[in-house]
Amino acid sequence: MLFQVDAHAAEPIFEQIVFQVKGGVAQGELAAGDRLPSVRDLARRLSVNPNTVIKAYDTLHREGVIVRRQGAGCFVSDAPSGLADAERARQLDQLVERTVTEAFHLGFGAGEIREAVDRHVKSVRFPGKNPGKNPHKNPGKNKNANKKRSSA
Amino acid sequence: MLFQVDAHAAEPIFEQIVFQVKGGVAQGELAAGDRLPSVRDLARRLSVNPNTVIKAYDTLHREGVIVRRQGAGCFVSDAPSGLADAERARQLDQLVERTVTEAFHLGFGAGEIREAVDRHVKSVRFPGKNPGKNPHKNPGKNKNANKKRSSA
DNA sequence: TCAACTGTTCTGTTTGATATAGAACAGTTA
DNA sequence: TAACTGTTCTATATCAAACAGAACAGTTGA
Repeated sequence: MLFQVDAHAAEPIFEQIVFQVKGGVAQGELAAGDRLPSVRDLARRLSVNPNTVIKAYDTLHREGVIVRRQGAGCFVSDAPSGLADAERARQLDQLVERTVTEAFHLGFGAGEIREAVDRHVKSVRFPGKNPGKNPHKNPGKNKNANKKRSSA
Repeated sequence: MLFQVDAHAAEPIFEQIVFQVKGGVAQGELAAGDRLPSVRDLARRLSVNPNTVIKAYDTLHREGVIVRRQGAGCFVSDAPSGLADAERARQLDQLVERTVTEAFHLGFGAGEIREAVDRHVKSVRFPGKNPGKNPHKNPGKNKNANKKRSSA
């Protein structure tokens, strides 16, 4: 998986990393058990301080997206959210309210908003759905994802 | 309209104000031409520095949500976004990608995401749609919104 | 006209988050 | 055991957010 960050963007670097990992998992580019680049490796590749990568991985770990094994590396988790249902519902509501409100002020109508959501929902690899029809993840490409030290 | 902010929230105070105004407009609680509270009044009510309110109003003005008339006040604008179509599309895409990805990691499926979007889309007062069926905005409540100095 | 409101624009200061640099310690793997 | 992993410190620089206070300028209505 290819990482890239923009040091001049409004979004903090560590959050850019967090979202790229989340996006990779959602798109099926990263699967449960896959190993992330090591802290030092990713920091070198992005020309960024290792502490910044650590902060990103901390966030991903806190949200249950990855698990960390000292000495071994960080791996994509397969466990679900872990939050209480009420909290999950609250967060979804807040996310969607935000997006719909902003879309409204961008001048989009109900139909256009629903279309955009549909488009993105279809690109996501939900668990137990559409096995093997995702454009990413060349079959066999990840055969040694847990063996080698690092991958793209 | 009722404003409230949380000084301890992760979101900056000025952004909370911005979103509440945007939400008010989207929900039909604020209509084009309505006057916002004055900078000093809102600052006093929220126990917040006037400069913070100014920053919020600056943002709303920059995004075309309000217009400002020195000595008179700030008013809800009726002009559309003003951004180029390509930029509007780009921003919508980014918003929706973000929300769908986060919803995925919260453990929600395609159906639940679409439902949440539907629910919020229906609560929004799109221009030229559903005249007068919105639960907010008691008819006649705003009869002097442009005459009095300040309102809730 | 004038008082009382409005927005606008300064100059500061404090605080916290972001990101950097560098070092050291601890577990894993081949 | 060597070379990698994650982990945990300290310290520093920079910037955004929010605060405090003052002053200037336009609008409104009595």
